[in-house]
Amino acid sequence: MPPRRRRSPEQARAEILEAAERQMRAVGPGGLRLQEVADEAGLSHPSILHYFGTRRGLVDAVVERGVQRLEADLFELLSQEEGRSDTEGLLQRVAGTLTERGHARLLAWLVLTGEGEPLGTEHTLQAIAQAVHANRVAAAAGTQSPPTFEDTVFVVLLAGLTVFGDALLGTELRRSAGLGDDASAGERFHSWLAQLLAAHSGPTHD
Amino acid sequence: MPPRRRRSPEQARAEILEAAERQMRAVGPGGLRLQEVADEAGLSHPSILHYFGTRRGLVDAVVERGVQRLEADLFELLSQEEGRSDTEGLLQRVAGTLTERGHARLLAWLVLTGEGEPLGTEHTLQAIAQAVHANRVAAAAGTQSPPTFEDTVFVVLLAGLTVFGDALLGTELRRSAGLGDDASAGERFHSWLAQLLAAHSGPTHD
DNA sequence: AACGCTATTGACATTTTTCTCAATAACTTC
DNA sequence: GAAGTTATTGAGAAAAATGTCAATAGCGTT
Repeated sequence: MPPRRRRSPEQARAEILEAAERQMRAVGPGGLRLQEVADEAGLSHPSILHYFGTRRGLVDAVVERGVQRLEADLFELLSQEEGRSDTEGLLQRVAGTLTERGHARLLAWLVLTGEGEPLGTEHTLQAIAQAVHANRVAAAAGTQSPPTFEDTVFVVLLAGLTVFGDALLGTELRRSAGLGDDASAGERFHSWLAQLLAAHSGPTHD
Repeated sequence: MPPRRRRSPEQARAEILEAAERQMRAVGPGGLRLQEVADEAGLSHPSILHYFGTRRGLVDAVVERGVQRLEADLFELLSQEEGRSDTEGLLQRVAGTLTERGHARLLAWLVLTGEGEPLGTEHTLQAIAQAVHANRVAAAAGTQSPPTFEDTVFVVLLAGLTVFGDALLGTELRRSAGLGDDASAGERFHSWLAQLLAAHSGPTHD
């Protein structure tokens, strides 16, 4: 065993959370093992209990931080988008963060296990929908009848579902569809979807 | 304790599988507990081990049966659809079975846990895409340039992702979007999506 | 360089869950 | 209704995981 390392409490908490989150993305809240987290964080499991009281406490902390990160990442992406209307790029980027930062998996675990009831995600989508709607109405100014708000909500919902589902089992589905694990297939799909949405927003609709 | 019931081996296997599948939909492969399954099936846990050898054996059996059922249900729905082109109804029905029969949750568990590697789902989507493509080409006969096969694959992919994602976290997302847990919102969304797809298939496209 | 504070841990108790096995009791057959 | 077959189970071993605690050892301070 390597010599002890003595960290500041904050540092220790942070390192433990980091390791725990990796672990949790892989095996879920139910599969989390103190010993494994301890090994990965490079300390002993009683230390974890020292900082988080109980296994459950650790799980809760990871979940809370995860949800916060998800929201932060989302808002950052969306605010960078402000104004320009690069749907394709946006989809690509959202899909990217959802996969790479593990948000999709974490969310899926939470939903499946019924963990994270409050989920913080209270009215996140509503806020997003409102922002998008403002854009769409502005874009349609004068030229045609503006879309209804429900239409916008549905667009956002569709994008959300697709991006989430894609992050979760896009690879599997694409393979099952005979597209191999061709990474570019994912991108082409996103382009296609962006065009579909653009076409929907473009021409007048009832 | 109620008096013992002596079933035929087949019957016993079936009842255990049934209980185990319910359990697994709720808590996933990792959360499955022999004792709980035993209680729900109305027998003692050594009986389960007697029939499936090991906990792992039980999980495998449940997964295998689950995947088979999913495919069977899908093929039945699709073959009933044969010919008519009621996209909206089809989406509604697929979404329905995926939710009610628990396929979506099971699939999600499998993907998350990395269980069911082979997944049986080898080329299911490809087969579906081919069927759908035949329909679309036929429908477009003469009137305009037929869609490419990749376009059809993408349509199927989109429908699949949406329906899956919706079954999994539709309720949550809709609530987060401010639609309440209004059940009819789900139906309106499916109508909307069906129209979107119809509009895509309808007008000529590049 | 000794001291004090406290992060850290080894060792152990407890709890939970899977697995074994010999004994029991339904149901069938003769 | 006695005997045989085998599904079923109680009791308990073994393994795995969480939680407790007194002792240890980094690191800043004097």
